[in-house]
Amino acid sequence: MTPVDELSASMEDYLEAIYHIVTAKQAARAKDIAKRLDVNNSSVTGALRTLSEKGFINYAPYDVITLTPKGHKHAEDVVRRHEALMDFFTKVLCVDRTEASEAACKMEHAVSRNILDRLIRFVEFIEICPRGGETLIQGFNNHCRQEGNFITCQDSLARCLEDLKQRQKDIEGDLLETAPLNDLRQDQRGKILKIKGKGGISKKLAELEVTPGSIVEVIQTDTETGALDIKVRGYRLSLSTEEAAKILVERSGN
Amino acid sequence: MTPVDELSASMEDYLEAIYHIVTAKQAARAKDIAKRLDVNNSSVTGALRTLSEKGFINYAPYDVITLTPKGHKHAEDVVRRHEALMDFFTKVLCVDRTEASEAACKMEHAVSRNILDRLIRFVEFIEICPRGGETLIQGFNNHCRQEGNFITCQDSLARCLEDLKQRQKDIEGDLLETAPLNDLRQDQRGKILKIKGKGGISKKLAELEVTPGSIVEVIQTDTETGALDIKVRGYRLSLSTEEAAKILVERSGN
DNA sequence: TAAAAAATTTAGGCGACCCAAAGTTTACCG
DNA sequence: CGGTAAACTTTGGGTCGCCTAAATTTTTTA
Repeated sequence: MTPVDELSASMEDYLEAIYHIVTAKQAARAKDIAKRLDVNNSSVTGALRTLSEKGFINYAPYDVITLTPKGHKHAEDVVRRHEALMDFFTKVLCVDRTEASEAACKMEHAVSRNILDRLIRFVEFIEICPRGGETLIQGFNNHCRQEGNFITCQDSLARCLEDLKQRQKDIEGDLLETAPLNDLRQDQRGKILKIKGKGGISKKLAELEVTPGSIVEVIQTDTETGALDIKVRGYRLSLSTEEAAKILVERSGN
Repeated sequence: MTPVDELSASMEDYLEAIYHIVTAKQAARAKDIAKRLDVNNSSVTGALRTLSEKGFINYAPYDVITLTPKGHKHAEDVVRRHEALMDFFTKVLCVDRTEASEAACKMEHAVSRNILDRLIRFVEFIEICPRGGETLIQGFNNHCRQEGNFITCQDSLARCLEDLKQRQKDIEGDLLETAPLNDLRQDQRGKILKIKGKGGISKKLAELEVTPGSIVEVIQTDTETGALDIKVRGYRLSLSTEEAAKILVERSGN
């Protein structure tokens, strides 16, 4: 038997599925899990027993299933690994979502803490770095497609220079000012400069190792309440306007 | 039972081990495989039987083990996946070799053809692209380390511009000329412009989907015979001077 | 060349998965 | 309140990958 706080790849899959179902609805039922993972109901029962024995879920026969705090934390971790791979595959390698998701599912169990962190930061970096961004990815795609009529290094360098100069022009003056996070619109990104206050959101972010320098992306904004869904260091978080106002960012030129 | 020409993750591990042992010595013995994979000798026998039944290895009890053509091809594929991940982790993410190797071992079985291809090309691209290369990786490392005293996007952009201008100066004139592959020294890289001839090496490279535009890296040169070990599209190949002379490349500014 | 040593295979077992089929429990409706 | 459909669990059986211990074959060496 594997140790109490470790999970096999397949148990992590179950936990992940439960996490998603619990997030969408209130509690999970065995049938949902079976359908999601495309396994037999009876396999689910066995998995639930194991997860329950190890303290990841609250489970009693015929009862609904919820995550324990420990289970929730672990599930978040798995999801984070999945999303990090997914982001890398789709945003950097430009692989289509279906294929990316499939590969991410199989690979997510093997990513170490350190590699996960580097990967998340790499995607961040490519998206935010002035020489990265869309044009870098375009260059990459061009590199992939080239069959004979490719461009030489020299030409490529010249193009890059043009691109960067253009960008410098765009930025000069106004685009890259300092702003509170709640000023950012959907899909905009920024680099955290400062997090005001001590408790509340500041503490929460510190726990997730979100510090000045981290890149934040706004996933969604609620036009009524002003609440924000953001993505930072691979985590998805929801912030109120007040919380977001405490986070000072440098807008990314995007 | 899995289909005849598919292998489970663990069988791929065995095949990979056999490939490495056969490459190093002439033929493999069960004991070498057991030691390499840190499994019991008897587990090896079972695996050998399976691999033999599926036609990946030549095997008879008490006899030495060699790869069939099919096995050789599949093994090369696994190794290529492993190396591609390894390269990405070490060269791009700057993860240390031990950790990278461990993760690559676990992930290599889940990489699809397409993602593998994109990944190999991405590492190539990052290394060869004028805005990529060492300074991009440096920038990434800087981004990872930043704890408070990070640089702003504006400064970062300015730095990149400086860097690219400097590079353009370096290149102007002589560094980036056209040369036959055998002119490249160890660790140099180049972009294939043309492959002369029809049969022999030209055909071999075409089979591996190595075309003009592909990036070649010289791994080792034999000073006596002039033979080259190269890496291209994730494959490691050995070429004679004559073969290498048929491949025209544009030197990379490295 | 015969025994000792080493390498290899066989036999049997275990744990982690999975499924199909059969048996329980729950929820809902007339 | 019973009946039934849906949801859930249990049972029994199979695969895969690994292990140990014992038997067998090959190699070494004296």
